[in-house]
Amino acid sequence: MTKTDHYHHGALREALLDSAMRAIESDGLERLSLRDLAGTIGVSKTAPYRHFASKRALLEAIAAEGFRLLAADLERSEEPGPGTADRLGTIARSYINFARSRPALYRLMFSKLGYSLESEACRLNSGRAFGVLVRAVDARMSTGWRSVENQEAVILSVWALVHGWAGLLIDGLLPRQIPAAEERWAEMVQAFLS
Amino acid sequence: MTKTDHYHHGALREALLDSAMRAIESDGLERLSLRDLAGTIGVSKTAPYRHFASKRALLEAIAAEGFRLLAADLERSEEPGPGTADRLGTIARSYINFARSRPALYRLMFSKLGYSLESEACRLNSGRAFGVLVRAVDARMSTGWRSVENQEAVILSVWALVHGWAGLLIDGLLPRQIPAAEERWAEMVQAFLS
DNA sequence: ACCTGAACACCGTTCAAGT
DNA sequence: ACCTGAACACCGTTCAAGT
Repeated sequence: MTKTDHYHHGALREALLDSAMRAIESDGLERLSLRDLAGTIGVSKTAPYRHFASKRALLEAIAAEGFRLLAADLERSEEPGPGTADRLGTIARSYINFARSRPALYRLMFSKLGYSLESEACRLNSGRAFGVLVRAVDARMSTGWRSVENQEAVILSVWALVHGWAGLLIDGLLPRQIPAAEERWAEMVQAFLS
Repeated sequence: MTKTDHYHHGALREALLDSAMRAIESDGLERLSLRDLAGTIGVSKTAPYRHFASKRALLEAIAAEGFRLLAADLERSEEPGPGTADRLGTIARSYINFARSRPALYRLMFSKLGYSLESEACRLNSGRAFGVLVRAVDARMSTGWRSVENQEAVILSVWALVHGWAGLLIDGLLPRQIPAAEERWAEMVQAFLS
């Protein structure tokens, strides 16, 4: 019995996570079927239950991976470099770019099926992402941007702003009255954050 | 054969819309079952198909109704009254309150299953809602708030802001690092919009 | 330790048939 | 004109059994 044996897949857990992530991104979360997934991988319909207690548990693991990726992206745009002058703007663009590059994953991460709140990995990594945002807002406010007593309001509102822009963009909600909004989002966010 | 006859329900279409809306709000969209709905109303599992071509068509009708309600709420807070001084703030609060009072409906309206884009009723009523926002931003900018050449950026960013706040609130995403954020959202939005 | 097959209780949807 | 019942092709999940 070898590692490539069909009976013992060997890395079924990883294969499931990988295939599920791909399937969600290409067909949407609501079309995801555990049985289908198993079939595609070449394993029985019930094999996934040896690695995940339920479909929901699989989705929680995927959400956790999403927050890890987001945190990594944001921390990367925090590093010193040519963009240091407008760090908040850079981070805002990173955030929205993440959502645009993985819209279905982003929706899953922030959909109140409660995926996020359950797992410790989600909490940890969303905390990391939030930390990047807090530092950027702090830095910007220390240069005199907005009134200091509103610090918490500014932090949450900046987050709401990028989260909202992400939603409008990935759900195709930009009104046609404003032409080319989808191409101009970066400058528009920038203008509003100035 | 009377109107209360079970065989001919009489107002099945309305009963379906009504029950579905209630079911979505109390159990979540992903739990909604057409068969269950029919059973609750007291009609056969396939009766809904005499009034809606598919589950999706039912959801589109509900989304349209949601946009009608939202537009009505926003237009009401546009009327002259004691709150005229800060009309943009009033409208922002109305918007977020709508989302908070009907979270599942709000999610459905703005979920990229494409419900919104299909129907003419959705387009019309989301246009009405957007119009209220545009007028409020216009009025505010005419008092010197922000630079005029960024008008479109301001309109879309204000929408993103309220849409984002709505999402953070109804999906329970407010970080615990900032205490009582759920109770203080109105003043925080206000502070950021000043 | 990991996977399968049959079985259970569900789905959305179609269609011929009923009233 | 409106509704039903049987049927089809799916689901997630459980569990005894296999290797």
